[in-house]
Amino acid sequence: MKLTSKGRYAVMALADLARFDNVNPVSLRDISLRQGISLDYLEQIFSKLRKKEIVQSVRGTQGGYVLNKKAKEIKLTNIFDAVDEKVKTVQCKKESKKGCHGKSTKCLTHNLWDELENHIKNFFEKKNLEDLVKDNIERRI
Amino acid sequence: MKLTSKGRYAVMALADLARFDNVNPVSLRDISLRQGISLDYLEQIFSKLRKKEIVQSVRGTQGGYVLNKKAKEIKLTNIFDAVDEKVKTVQCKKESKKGCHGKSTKCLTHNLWDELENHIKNFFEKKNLEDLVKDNIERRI
DNA sequence: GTATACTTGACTATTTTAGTCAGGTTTATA
DNA sequence: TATAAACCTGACTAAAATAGTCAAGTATAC
Ligand code: FES
Ligand code: FES
Repeated sequence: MKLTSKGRYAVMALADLARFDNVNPVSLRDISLRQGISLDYLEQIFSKLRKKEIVQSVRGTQGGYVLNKKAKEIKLTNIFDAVDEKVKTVQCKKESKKGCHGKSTKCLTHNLWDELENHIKNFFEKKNLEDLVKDNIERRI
Repeated sequence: MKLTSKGRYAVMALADLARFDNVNPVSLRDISLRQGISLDYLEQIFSKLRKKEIVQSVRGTQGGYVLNKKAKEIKLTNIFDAVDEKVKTVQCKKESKKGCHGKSTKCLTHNLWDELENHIKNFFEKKNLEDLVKDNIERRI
């Protein structure tokens, strides 16, 4: 089980944005340089973040992106949802009554994976962007 | 972030083994049929489980596998370790002082991912095979 | 001696990931 | 108004990981 770059970069970029967000928008170019993430890839990611109203864009020279909500109101859950970073532990469709390989009952481990999924999602639900910025200020990174 | 089949099947197969484990060894063929997992794939998995002394093999006719410890003593952590199902959230090498892309400091999100990793590993550390069997007996699956 | 079942290693199709690339459009500012 | 900075979009692709398959054994109960 591992975190993909898409989710990791989305959070990393937003952490950067939240830190430098004051009056002026932050350009993807700056984020790209500071965080070492490909500009083209960032554009894909921010396109999704904008569609889900996590950031706002400002076009033209001196343009860039601004947070659309307060950092405290942006949970990791929201970020991951926006970029389609899924947490998938069960193999079956959860809503369906069928089990793993189309079997008629849920498999021996179904409940276990479901618990695991909740456990992980719980973490994402509790953390928000502000936590992240604070943590970095405290440690002076 | 998702669980791979290797880890999922390993736990599934061991749950099956733990349930039917009494005096006689359980053959992979039986597990394969009951759980709908390819026999060849199970063999790969059990080879690793055996090397890590989670199961014991009995060769020949009426052979199969037996748990090498009590179900209660087999934690999910042990199972995942055995089959190399890794939990990888950070991108950098944790021990190294370098950050994500070989940078000299850890990135803005490093601590966050590290917390997440601990959160997940904590779950695996708390669950053992006996929990799983009990859960299934209670629900009569 | 033969069928059952473990043992091992190599091989491969498919899918996912992590981007790149090309071609736009918008707008501040000189 | 020209120009460059920066957003915007969709298509494409190399590389890696995954989820197996396949082949050729060896051991042992009966
Ligand atoms: S994971 Fe849901 S039935 Fe197996
Ligand atoms: S995840 Fe460790 S430095 Fe970025």
